[in-house]
Amino acid sequence: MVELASVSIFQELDEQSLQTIQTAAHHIHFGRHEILFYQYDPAVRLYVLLAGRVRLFKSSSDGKQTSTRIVGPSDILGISAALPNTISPLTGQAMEPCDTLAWDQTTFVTFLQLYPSIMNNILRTVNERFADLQQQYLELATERVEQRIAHTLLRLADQFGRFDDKYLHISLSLTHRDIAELSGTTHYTVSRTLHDWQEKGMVDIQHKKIIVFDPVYLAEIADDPHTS
Amino acid sequence: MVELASVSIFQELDEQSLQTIQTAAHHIHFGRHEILFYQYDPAVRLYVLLAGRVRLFKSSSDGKQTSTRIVGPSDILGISAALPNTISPLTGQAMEPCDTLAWDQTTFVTFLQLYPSIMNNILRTVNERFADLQQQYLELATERVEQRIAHTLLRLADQFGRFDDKYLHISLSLTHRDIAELSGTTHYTVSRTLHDWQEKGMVDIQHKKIIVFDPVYLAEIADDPHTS
DNA sequence: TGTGAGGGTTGCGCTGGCGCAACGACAACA
DNA sequence: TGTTGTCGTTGCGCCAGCGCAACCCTCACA
Repeated sequence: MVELASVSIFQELDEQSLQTIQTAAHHIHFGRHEILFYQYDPAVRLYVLLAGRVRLFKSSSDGKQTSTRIVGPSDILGISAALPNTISPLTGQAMEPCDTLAWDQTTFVTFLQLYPSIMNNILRTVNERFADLQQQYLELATERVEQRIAHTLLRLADQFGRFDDKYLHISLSLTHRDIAELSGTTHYTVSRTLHDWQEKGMVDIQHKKIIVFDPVYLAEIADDPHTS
Repeated sequence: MVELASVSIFQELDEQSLQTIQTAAHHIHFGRHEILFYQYDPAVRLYVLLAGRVRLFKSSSDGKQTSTRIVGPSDILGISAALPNTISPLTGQAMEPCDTLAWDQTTFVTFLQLYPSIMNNILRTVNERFADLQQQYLELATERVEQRIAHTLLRLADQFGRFDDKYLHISLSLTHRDIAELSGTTHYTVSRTLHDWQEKGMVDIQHKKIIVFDPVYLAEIADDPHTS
């Protein structure tokens, strides 16, 4: 389980203050596929994810979806709620059972006034995610599909990867559709691409797990503008 | 010329404080095509644009560019500089001669501590731009080129448009390449698309000006997933 | 006044990747 | 145990849009 002290936005707070903040939080559990907050709904709660994964996505009026980020333990969610009267631009959905700490907006805003360093850290977090999205936007606009899928896997590896028996393991229960939405393509293309890579012995896709045998080659694909 | 009081991040400050902030600023002028800050350089200055337009763009290692936003008078620029030790994720380039007020990071950070409301407003601004980019990302991932170009024009109209002689005028000196980079396509396709629209009497593209005769039809194209 | 660079146009051919359709496998549910 | 929904796979056809090439025009600058 995650300690509040390890959460980025609460850095620099003493034990006492962390205690105060913690006791003001609601513990909320979400089952698989449950929604934490809906795109277009007022952002009224800010969450810290203690356990599980949450998929952030946006859908268009005709039902198409894009996902920009998957959030893991000790990350924060629903940041828009730090500002009064904002609409959540994304939907957050539990990919697995999730435990969260949640604060109502009014509660959280008082903490912001009490501990100004939190505000600083939130801005830093938003700024990082903004920069990440700018990078993804650039990739979507300029790279071929195969490169984008490679970049998606590398990003996931960076966030959720571990080295076990000298190979890079990404323990995430992702459907091809999930990967497609993270890469800006279709699940057909993801299927074909992963199949190719598997034949080349570069990755192995198992249920609930991706094993990358050759991260270096993957990075080469990600940066190679030509057809491989 | 722009008054500091009309700049979004300085709302809620009294005359006295605005005065203090204003006197601490450097006046900096940029000629056409000059660079205010470079992608990958440390973000050390925060700007308020007094006059002119600035194009924000990101380029990839192989020289391709995407532009995510054009900034006009009374907007702020180089927001990352509000946080110490950040790298600018974008390049800012003057599209026309620009007048700015600029603060060094250290100076600005003291103002942030002195007037906490500024921090709040900055977070709000970043959050808005973040949400805008999420929208653009969705469009890039799911819409056809013609729709995206229509959305680009509508966004520009929203930001820089005026109604003159009952038509919507966008007074911006944009090349087709600029529009292409804002829409995630090539200047060839922009040329062909605008030509089509011009034939249908929907828009008129003049030097340094775009006139939209039929914004409603443009909005229809933007939302119509099928070929027109 | 000349010139050179950047911007705009358009015919053309090509192809990356979309998306249908059809199928098989698995898992969750009653 | 059967059934239903979700997931993954793959052959196939198609076309939106890319990008080259060649052309023109305009404007900035010397």
